[in-house]
Amino acid sequence: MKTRNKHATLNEVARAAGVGTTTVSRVINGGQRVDPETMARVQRAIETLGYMPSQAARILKGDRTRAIGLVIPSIADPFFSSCAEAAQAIVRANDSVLIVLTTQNDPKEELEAVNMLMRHRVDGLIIAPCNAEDDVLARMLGRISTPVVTLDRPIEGSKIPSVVVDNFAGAKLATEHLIEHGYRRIACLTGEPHLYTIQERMRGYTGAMQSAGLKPALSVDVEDHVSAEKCLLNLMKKAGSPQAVLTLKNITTVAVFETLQKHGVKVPETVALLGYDDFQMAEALRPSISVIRQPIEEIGHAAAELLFERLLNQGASKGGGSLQRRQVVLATRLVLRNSCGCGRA
Amino acid sequence: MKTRNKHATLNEVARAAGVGTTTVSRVINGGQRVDPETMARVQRAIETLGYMPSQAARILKGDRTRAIGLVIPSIADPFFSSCAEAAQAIVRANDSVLIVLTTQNDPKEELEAVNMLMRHRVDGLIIAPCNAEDDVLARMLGRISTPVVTLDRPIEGSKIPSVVVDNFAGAKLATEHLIEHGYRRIACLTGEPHLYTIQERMRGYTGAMQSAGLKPALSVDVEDHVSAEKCLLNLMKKAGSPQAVLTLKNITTVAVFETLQKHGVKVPETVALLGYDDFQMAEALRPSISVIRQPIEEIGHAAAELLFERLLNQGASKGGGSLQRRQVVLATRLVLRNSCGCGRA
DNA sequence: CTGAAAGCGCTAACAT
DNA sequence: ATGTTAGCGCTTTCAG
Repeated sequence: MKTRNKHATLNEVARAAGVGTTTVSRVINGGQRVDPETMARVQRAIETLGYMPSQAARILKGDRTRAIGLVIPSIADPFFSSCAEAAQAIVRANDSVLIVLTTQNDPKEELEAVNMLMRHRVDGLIIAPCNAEDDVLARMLGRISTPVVTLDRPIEGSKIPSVVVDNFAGAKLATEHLIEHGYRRIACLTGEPHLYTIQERMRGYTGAMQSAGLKPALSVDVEDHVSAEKCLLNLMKKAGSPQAVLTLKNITTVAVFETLQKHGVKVPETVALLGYDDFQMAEALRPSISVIRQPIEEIGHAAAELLFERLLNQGASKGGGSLQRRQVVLATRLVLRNSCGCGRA
Repeated sequence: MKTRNKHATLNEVARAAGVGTTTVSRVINGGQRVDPETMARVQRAIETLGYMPSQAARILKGDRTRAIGLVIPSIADPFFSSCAEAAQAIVRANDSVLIVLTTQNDPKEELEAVNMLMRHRVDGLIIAPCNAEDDVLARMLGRISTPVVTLDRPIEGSKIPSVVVDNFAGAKLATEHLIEHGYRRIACLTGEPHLYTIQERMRGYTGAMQSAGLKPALSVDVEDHVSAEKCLLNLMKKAGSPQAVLTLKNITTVAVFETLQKHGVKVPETVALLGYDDFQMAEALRPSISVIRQPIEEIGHAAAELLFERLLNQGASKGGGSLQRRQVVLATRLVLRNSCGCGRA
């Protein structure tokens, strides 16, 4: 048996090297004030025993956990996985690890996730709340001393710093662009209307329509191919069938596009299409799909940066407690391709 | 100041409830052998103080970490993010958390990631090794007592259990299908030829070609639009320009398809296309892209299950030590759409 | 049913 | 330059 069943301890290393524990501790923490020779001996012992300091013991001693919690609806979702990737990079750069927990947009899971993370005493928390009005969550986050930053969605009525995208402006911009194309009957399709981001986008759409004296036409349950087909068929049947469709989330965009294709509806000639959120193939499709693009990586990046900023400041301005309620709002960009009617010059 | 700066401790709860620490410990661990009344009092104290047991202290006492490490090249990659999602579900079901570390396929980062996770004393490790022949990693993993399972890629010459896909068979199947279509000049394009999975696929392609008496034509540096364009232009210029292209990874597939479209090459009439690995838009593109589909979720799922199986068995068959060198190989599926020439009946 | 006390691995005074 | 020692918060015998 070569592999030890139990981990080697600092104490064992000390004995093996014939020194005291302090010396070993010094060595593994940079080796200040240690005789080079002693240091070498200790390092040999460490090597031999395969010693690795126990994070748990350090934590218990009051050190930071060097772990950051990330709570998101799903890792498989490209939006959140990109956020996670960006956040992870920052976390690693700060010599910490990322613990990722997913909620499937279930507030209960979310609460549990936060709980679990608190038990692990993560140094900080990045969370994309399921529900902007979740009082239970807000109260729980208010109680803890761990720095928290929300991602993509704020928690209303709380002073928790957040990094969000200007969903309202994005959808407004999209709608206005469609209007400029001359379309009058512009339908808006989406799913998950209970989400904060979607609501903001719906407001943006509705606002832009009303400002232009047009009548909004919103369908909020288009979540897949089946519902897209049903909704579209329904829409096209009527007299005032839409000249353009604005979709507020990725899956909806794709579902609508595929349905349109399947039924031989010409895009953008018969019906123009503009989607919220860019996706990998938007460029490759024929016609290519015009979209509102969010600065996804930047969201994760900014959230993590903001968190560490707070982590460090917290240590510094101990007494001050100047609640720096930062609210980062990132802008979206209209990416014009063909599906909206552009580029047919 | 309402929020405590320091976390409440079990001791504080005990004092607040007027009981001993043992009793509090019993309460938070299920409350066996505790007077209901005492229990209620303790719980009230816990509530009031917002007490949460410190995982670190528990670990130090010898408990499991309830953390599993996942080391993958990237979270943003749809393949790995789906694996991660599936793994996460299993991990959560086992009352643990997932710590995700990414390597960007850099062996150095990888080593560091494993190191970090060991310091955190994760109960188990799931890793998609950058390099199948990395001796340093193999040795390091051999040294530690923590159960490890590899994902998508094995570590050669080690007895570490792994969950992989039958890449060879998949690529072989794909090539054979193309051959059945009657294509004789079939080119194979890919990137990252140093990766185990890609190598297996290349073997599958080459094998199938040779078995059919055809001459393999492999390009191993097609990684983006630029390289795809260059490669394709080069290929088409020649006399024996390919009738079909097999792409061995997602990005290559997309790049090749877009390039083909851009240059007005008819797919599949002029050049047929078959890709390894399915992707969201493959169905929606015109023509829709035929692909080899991997059971992605299952990989993550199986890896996590395998890991916990070992974790539990390890506890049980302490003395036995029957090294159950399990090697799970998952099958791929050929998804026929239009780009290969199918469906034009 | 309950409490006192030991000790998990480590760091940080405080000696020497 | 190096060793001694007291805990960090928790679980767990072992006695009541």
